[in-house]
Amino acid sequence: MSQQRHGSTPGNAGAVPAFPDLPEATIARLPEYLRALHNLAETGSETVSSEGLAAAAGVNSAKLRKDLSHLGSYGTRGVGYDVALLVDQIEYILGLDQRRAVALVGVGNLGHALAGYDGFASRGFRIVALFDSDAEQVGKPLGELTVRHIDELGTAVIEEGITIGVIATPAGAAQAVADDLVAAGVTSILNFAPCVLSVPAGVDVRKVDLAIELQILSFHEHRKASLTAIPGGRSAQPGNQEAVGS
Amino acid sequence: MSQQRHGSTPGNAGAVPAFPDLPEATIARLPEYLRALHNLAETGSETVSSEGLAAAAGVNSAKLRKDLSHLGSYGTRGVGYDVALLVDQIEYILGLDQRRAVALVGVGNLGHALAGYDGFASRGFRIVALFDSDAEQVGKPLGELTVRHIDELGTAVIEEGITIGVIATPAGAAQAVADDLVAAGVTSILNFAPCVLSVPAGVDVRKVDLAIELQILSFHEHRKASLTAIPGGRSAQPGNQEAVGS
DNA sequence: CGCGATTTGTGCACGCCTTCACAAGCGCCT
DNA sequence: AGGCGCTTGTGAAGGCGTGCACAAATCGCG
Repeated sequence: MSQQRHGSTPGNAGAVPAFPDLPEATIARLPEYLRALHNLAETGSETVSSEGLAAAAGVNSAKLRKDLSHLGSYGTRGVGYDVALLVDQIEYILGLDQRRAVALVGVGNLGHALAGYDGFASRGFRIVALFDSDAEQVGKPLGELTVRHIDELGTAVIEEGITIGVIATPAGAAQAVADDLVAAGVTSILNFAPCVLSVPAGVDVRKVDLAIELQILSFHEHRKASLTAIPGGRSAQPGNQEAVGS
Repeated sequence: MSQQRHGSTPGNAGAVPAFPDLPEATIARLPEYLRALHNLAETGSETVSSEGLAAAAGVNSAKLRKDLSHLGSYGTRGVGYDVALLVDQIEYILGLDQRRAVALVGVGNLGHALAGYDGFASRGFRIVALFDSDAEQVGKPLGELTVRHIDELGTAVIEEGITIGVIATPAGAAQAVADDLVAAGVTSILNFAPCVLSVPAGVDVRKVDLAIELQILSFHEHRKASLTAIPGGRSAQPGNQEAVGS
């Protein structure tokens, strides 16, 4: 630790220090820390302890300290972490100081909501282009953008400097869209379609499946109901399945 | 993620179909397997090998076999798994044979999309009630439902048998909504608001934060860019990356 | 100036999950 | 009927992540 001189030069987005290879689990939590830090900053806090930040982010304080230590953290023993400094640090690590350009493909039900979701804009992203394959949608205005045909994706990616693509199409179209995105040079994809995407190495795909989250909750409901099934209740189920054999 | 309590209660009388306490990681993958199995069933496949199903679900075949073995699996050596049987098994485990009733709170931008998302209906859920605290929204029709005021939540939960609540409100309102849901008897919550929810033990919370997913992708983009920091990239960056000092 | 209170950073142990590799089981073909 | 090939189910090993507990470091105060 403390081997890397961080200029922490504000306003300079180009100084590239050694890139710590953070554990995936840590990376997945950094955005949560960042959000909590923004909240703290708004309330005027100058510093925050690991305990306080951990509570705000909903994690264990030891875990938080270890996470922050991985990115060569800037805490002061006996005091805590400097909120503003930590915000800059995490935003830099996450590459959010560039306000990345995002392309959204599929302006159906979900796509509409995503296009209008201000949570993207407020957290480091700009949706700069909307695409659809449906001729009826093409040309329609949506917010400040106009829906373009997916054939224009290649040129748009270059012109707008797009690095991330969001797929909000039906499952059947998702793979083709992914192929188009990859061909256009996009190397990160956020997939809302309920299907598995096949992409070449070097392209990152993250999947968000709304129904899956509900199904996981459903499992826990089912489990909870089966544990409290003694006082006969509504858990009368059609016995379509027998007890597990074995 | 949320606080998790492990049942593993000892004296589970044999009446209830033994509920295998599956690893969380396995549970999270079951919905994916289920989706892949439905696809296979549509193509007319009677059976599928672990290799084939694993490919369709985007996982390792050994992992899939171990997952299925946990639920006392129904495979036949030398042949594979019976698709229809496995679908029934997983749907039962996930509690999807009950078509769970879901309440959606917050019919703003995202809520609208969720209310119209047919992926819920097609995968075991019924959104049976919409709520909002905005008087302007209350009374408006949305699909086949009418937006109700959040005060009616308590009665609706009982009347409709709601077990899962979905929060699609701004972050500022989410905790209050969560409290209302818990007070109404809901024991599972899917939270789309970017904030940490505090709920009593026994209530499961899963969180979906769309911006976080993008931020994780952004990190990988940043990392990739820093590794291929060849001068003359698409963004004119001073490529002064130095080797790690350690 | 030194001491105590406070908080970070981290070594270590434990448990979960993944992956490999292989024995056991099943159907088919001869 | 018997052997052979295919596939499942699982024991074991390794890796990763988590959480505890404590040493190190810093500030404030007498």
